[in-house]
Formats: sequence, structure tokens, C-alpha cells
Amino acid sequence: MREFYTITELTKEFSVSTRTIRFYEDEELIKPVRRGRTRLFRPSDRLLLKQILRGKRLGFSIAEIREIIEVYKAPSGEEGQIKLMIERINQKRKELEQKRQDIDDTMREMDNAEENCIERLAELRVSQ
Amino acid sequence: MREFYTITELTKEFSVSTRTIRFYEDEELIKPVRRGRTRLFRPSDRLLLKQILRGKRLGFSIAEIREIIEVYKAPSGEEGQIKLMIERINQKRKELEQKRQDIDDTMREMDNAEENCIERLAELRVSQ
DNA sequence: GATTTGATTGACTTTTACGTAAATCAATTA
DNA sequence: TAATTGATTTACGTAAAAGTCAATCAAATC
Repeated sequence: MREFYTITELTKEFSVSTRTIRFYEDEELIKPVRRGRTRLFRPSDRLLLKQILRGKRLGFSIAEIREIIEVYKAPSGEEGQIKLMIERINQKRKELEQKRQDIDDTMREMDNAEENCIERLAELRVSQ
Repeated sequence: MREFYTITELTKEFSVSTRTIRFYEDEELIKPVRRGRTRLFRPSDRLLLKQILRGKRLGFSIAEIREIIEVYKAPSGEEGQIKLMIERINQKRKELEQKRQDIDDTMREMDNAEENCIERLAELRVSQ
């Protein structure tokens, strides 16, 4: 495993702009180290970026992604804090399940739409 | 099945503002009929709204939702057009499968996070 | 030593998806 | 008939998530 990635390596790997990556740093979602002024991204930073972009694809806002990332971290604090964290995890699970249901529904409509197309194609051939 | 819904009935059912619904009409995603100036939403308009909001939850933009809705419609045109439509359907399927994968991955991380929390709770109890 | 290359910072701009407020209208109720 | 209620139109405002551009800098190359 590589020790560091440059910003352009990551922009290429994930097809995002440098502006986007710097924006996530401004938002303190990623905290790359520096050599002089230049950012150096560790594998853990790269993983974070991957998780952020995954969240984006699912339509989560930066604020929501921040929450999700908080949840990923090692749990700390006393019992109450940790139980609260578990509740937040279950909340996120519910949101994800809703999205999964939405995907299933949309998929079904796609199947439907395709069948209609195929039928229409058959009709066109018969009527020739 | 009801013949018409008012705009406020729909705002309540789906927890959106009138502004949102009118915005979708401006974008020509929904085309309610009118009695005078007042909008009347048919069951088909209601279904469309439902589909739009489903797309939103999945993080699709208005432009993407417009595409998806196009796909739902009854296929028309000649063979080339319909084959093109089938390709667009398959493209959307890919996007949906990516999202499904993203959900699965995030779910797994949630399971992980919860396990860590439970472990931490156990540790706290032992060390008392 | 001059210049090219890659990265940074800062500031202003843009797009999307609505929010909000004011003026208008039409129908119902007091 | 006056006033309330619910809906409409118009228009300006806004937050989020970057895009874009200019100036700067540092290291490498010619």
C-alpha cells in the first residue's frame, strides 16, 4: 500500500476536480497532511474520499455525510454517548432501507418500461 | 379512486411545500388541469409526484428525473427510437445498481460501527 | 538563470432547488 | 357586504456544492 497520494492522482482515480477535494478539506471531512504547502493524502484520506463520494451518489448532503463519517469512527465516551451513537446508526439504517426500497420500485418500473418497448417492437414487425 | 386532489392535499400527503409542487409544474414534470386558475391534480399527477420524490430521495437531479419519467411513458416512434429507449433504460439500471452497491457498502460499515459500539459497551461494564 | 509544470490560495461566480414575501383573485362565511 | 380563507402569480432571495479565474509559489527542467 502506498504511503501518499497527490491531489491529482485522486482527482483522476475518482473523477472529481481539485476544487471538490479542497472543498471537502475546507469542510474538514478530510485532513491531508502537508509537505510545505502541498497536500499529501494518506490511504486513510483516500478511503474517506471514497466514502464521501459514495454518500454523494446516494444523495446525502455534506452535513449528512459528516454524520455518517462520525459514526464510522471508533466509539468513545461513556455509556450514554455510545447508546446514542447506536441510535444514530439505526436511524441511518432506516434511511438506507428507504433508499433501497426506492431503488427496487424504480427497477420494477424499468422492467415494465422495457417490456413495453419490446412489445412495441414486436407490433412494429407484425404490421410490416 | 378520487378524481382530483388539491395542491394542499398533496403537500400534506407528501410533506412538501406548494412551492415545490409548482416548481415541478414549471419544469413541466407535472401538468395538472385547471378549474379557473386553480390546479386540479389527477391520480396520474399524484403518481408522477410520487415518482419525482422517489427520484429525489435517490439523489437524482430534476434533469435526471425528467429522463426517468420519459422512460416510464408508453414507447412511441419507429424501431430505432425504441431501441434507443431500451438502451437508456439499461443505462438507468446501471446507475441504480451502483446506488444499490453503495447502499450495501454503507450498510456493512454501519454493522461494523454498531459492533464496535457494543464491544465498547461491554468493555465499560467489565472495567467497573 | 529562465521557464515550464504542478500545486496553492483567495475571491468571485454559477447552478440547482427551492424559500419567502407581496399583490391579486375567487369563493365561502360571518 | 365585509371579511376571512385558500389559491395564484410574480419576483426577488438563498443555501449548498462546487466552477472559474487570477495571482503566487516552489521544484524541476532546459
